[in-house]
Amino acid sequence: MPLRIVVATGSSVPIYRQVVEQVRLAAATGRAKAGDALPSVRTLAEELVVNPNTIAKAYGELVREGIAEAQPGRGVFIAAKRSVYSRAERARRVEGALEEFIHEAVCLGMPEEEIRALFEKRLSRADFKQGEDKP
Amino acid sequence: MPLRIVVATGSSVPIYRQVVEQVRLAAATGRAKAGDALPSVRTLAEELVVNPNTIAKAYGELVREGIAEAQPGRGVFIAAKRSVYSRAERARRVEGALEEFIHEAVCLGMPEEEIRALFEKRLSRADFKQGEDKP
DNA sequence: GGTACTGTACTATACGACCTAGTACACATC
DNA sequence: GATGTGTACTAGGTCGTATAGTACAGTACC
Repeated sequence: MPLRIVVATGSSVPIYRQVVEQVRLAAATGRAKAGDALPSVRTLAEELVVNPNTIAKAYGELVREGIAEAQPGRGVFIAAKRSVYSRAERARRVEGALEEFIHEAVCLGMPEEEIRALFEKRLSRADFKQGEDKP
Repeated sequence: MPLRIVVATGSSVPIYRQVVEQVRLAAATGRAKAGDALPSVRTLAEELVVNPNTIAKAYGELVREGIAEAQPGRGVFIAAKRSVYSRAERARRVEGALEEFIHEAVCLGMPEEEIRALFEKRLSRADFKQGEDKP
């Protein structure tokens, strides 16, 4: 099974972005291992009832980010050396989302302890290692 | 001084959204108190060198969210009874941003302890009560 | 070589969100 | 009445997203 990808066409987030995020998550959690092949541009496009260009755009972004590697004529594969961001680089990329979260919570008048509780609750549900198909 | 609002025209986030966020934050931190008048649509538009419709859209959203109240012919004012969301309602609105943050962190392979450290560090910098003009 | 697949590049078109421009109306204040 | 207020409407521009179609180079297999 070459990695199941699904998208919500009605969502406000672009289709190509959804594809990028899913592959990124699969690669990060280990559900997709280095060397695994992604569905071909045309195959996935047909499966999702979406234009091949949209998938090509998503794959292009994955290659640009270092998550995947394209081998022209063969296909696109999960990159070998898992984009090793430094601690600082990783923190920099995550900080935007963190800022957004804290800002939203503070704006709504959520007390500090409640923010912490919500955070801890969600963190305990996160899977950091191997991903399973049926959570 | 009727609440200073600034926007970055070059930003990717829409102008009207920036206005909404700034008023929302000012109201939440107490920098703008209940009954305080917002700049008039035309005044703020001229000040920011922006179309009045853009400001009207932002104010409309603030009224819809309950942060402000419009008095036709008089102006727009910070709402009296600070949109008192229930705990559940508040949590529901914040969860999206939290989800995004955790997802981003996990995707980049950030270990649990580092996520927690980053979160605690940022939380300690958040001001939950009175806001000052020069932080 | 021939066929079938792969990724990639390009143009053209359509749609929606955002923003601008201009006008108009109802209301409040003086 | 004059002025300032919020609101509503139409029209147009820009930009990102997605579609449609075509074309080309590389790889794999018979």
